[in-house]
Amino acid sequence: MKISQKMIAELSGVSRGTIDRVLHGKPNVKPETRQRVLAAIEKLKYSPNTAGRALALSKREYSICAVLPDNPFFSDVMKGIQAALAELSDYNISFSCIYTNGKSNAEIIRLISENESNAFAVALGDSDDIRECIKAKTDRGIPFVTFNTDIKDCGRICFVGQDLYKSGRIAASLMLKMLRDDTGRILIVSGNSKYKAHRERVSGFTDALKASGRDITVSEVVETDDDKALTYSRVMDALKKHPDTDGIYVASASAEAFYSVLCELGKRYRVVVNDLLPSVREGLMDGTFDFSIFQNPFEQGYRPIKILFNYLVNKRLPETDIIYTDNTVITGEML
Amino acid sequence: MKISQKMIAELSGVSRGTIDRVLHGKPNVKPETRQRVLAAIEKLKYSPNTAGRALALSKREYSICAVLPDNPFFSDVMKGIQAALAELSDYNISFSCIYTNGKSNAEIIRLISENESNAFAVALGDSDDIRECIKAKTDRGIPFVTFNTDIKDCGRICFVGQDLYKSGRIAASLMLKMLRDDTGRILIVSGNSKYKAHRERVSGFTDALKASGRDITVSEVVETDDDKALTYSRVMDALKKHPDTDGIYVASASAEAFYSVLCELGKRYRVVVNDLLPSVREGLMDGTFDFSIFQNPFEQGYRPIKILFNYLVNKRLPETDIIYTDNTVITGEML
DNA sequence: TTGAAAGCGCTAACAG
DNA sequence: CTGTTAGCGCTTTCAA
Repeated sequence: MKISQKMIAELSGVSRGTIDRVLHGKPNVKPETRQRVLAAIEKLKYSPNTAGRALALSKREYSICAVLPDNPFFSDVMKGIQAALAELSDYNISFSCIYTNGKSNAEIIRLISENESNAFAVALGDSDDIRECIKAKTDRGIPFVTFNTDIKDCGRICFVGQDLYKSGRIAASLMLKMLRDDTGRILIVSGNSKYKAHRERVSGFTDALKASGRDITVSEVVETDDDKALTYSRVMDALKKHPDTDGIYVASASAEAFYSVLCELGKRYRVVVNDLLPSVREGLMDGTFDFSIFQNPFEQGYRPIKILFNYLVNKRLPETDIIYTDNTVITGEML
Repeated sequence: MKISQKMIAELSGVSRGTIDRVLHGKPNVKPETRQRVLAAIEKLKYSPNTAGRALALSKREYSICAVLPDNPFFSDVMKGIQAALAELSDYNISFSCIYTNGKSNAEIIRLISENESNAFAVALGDSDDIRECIKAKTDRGIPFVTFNTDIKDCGRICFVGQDLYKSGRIAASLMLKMLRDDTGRILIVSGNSKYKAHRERVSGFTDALKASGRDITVSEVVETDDDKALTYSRVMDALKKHPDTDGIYVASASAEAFYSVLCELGKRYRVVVNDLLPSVREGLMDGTFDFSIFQNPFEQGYRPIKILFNYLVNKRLPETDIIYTDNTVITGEML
């Protein structure tokens, strides 16, 4: 038999109103009766009925705002957000969204500042003006969750995203398994080393290569600025300059442009890329790419909403302030 | 504003009782009013409030029974079952469990037959006596979900488990990526080819090898009966008989015993195994094993409970009658 | 064939 | 400081 508040009320000889006060740490209850109630809760192993609670709270109004780019990767993130909101449909939550594409930081900051939402989930670069903007809100008790990219010292309750260094290490381990000989030359294609994200992947990768103790070295780190034309020209050049290249690690999200380069060249390399955008999928299936490391964009949307909800409604913080999403390995056979 | 039954009642000019009758296809409602109500539902885009429903149904009693072995793999499955039950804690569901270890089919059949539960999730071998036992219940409208291993023609509402053939293909693709030369000799370690599960993995593997068009062949399929001593002796023999072995695919769950063989030999092979039991974890981390293909036991427990619940409470069948759990690739770097 | 009303567990507003 | 009560959306029983 499930234990209800009514039962603890009876056992401890008080009314259900008082039980509620004790359960939620509300004021106006004599320490002595509080103890008595807590004892009863303990004894009967009470746990709340979420349906009853949801129903009673269904007239409260909450609002959550998500700040993120609008692109194919984040559209999967958005699916996670929508799924979380759908699960919470019994609650009166209004959702708004700020798309950052083509907006200056100043503009984004204005939009966030003006937005009156009770909670925010944001995927933004870590810069001082953004940090200040967020701090202004978190200082007033408005919860923020950063996702995909973390922002330091802004008062966020947690970060949800990929362990980038680890994803680089995994990429290296895959490469090492594919290079059977004890030697090998590798090209790394990165976005831009001024982004911490790309640097972390690259250093995870190179660290793991070194740790293997084998004669497998990186001949060059090509930076593409995640731009199609630049990817094309610079990768072409690098492959000509290093005809002994065995494997290529694409640490950035620019696998799209990279795919067409490899198709054109026709030559086969051992290739590890990231994510699962359409051309990556294609490349995995036709064998141009060997592995992709998937960072689960769905979870990156789903979790922050659930965390913010729990904070708003149950005043509960997540267990850790950094939540890493799975690094999954994808091969063509899996698609 | 969320739409409630009260609102459709007002719009269509009937009472909320009638709305409920229409929503659940209950009898005793004039076709004409039914139409009117349906129109209102459509127009206002009503969707039910699950909390309200859960509360109203919380006095109903349901019972679910799980039939499965008690071993390390299935203890992860059990975690999924418990997680699903925890999510449904607002409902009055009692759960019972039949462990199959060391029980004869006859005994298992007796226990299932005697069990009065409203719904069953079962992981059992596909045999005629079991099939008949299940049919006797499904014929009376009691829902069954098979998980991990399917049972044909027993009237189950669906199966939740791994796509074994696909897992074999994935294993082959990993092996092919590791064997850089165009040639290679492979040993397959299977449990017992009389089990469809093992056969399917092996044929997925060999089919994918052949499809590659490369000179990579299987020198022998060793059967271990998933027995420690047999695994040891037969694998040892096979490796001596085929000193040119490059890679080993362990299609069965007997990676535990297999691990100690490889440790003792000291020689390194390219190795693909299954699941993530303790010694597999160890083997992946120390480099004895390259990849493991993980079949997500948690989901294999979680999903069946959710499906049975949905059937019992919402009369809803799953979208498909076969639900494959993820085939995930694990490397040592990921642990 | 339909309406009215009670009650599921919980919260919140009000009364004492 | 504590008790009482209404009401959240839904199902179900009883009445009409």
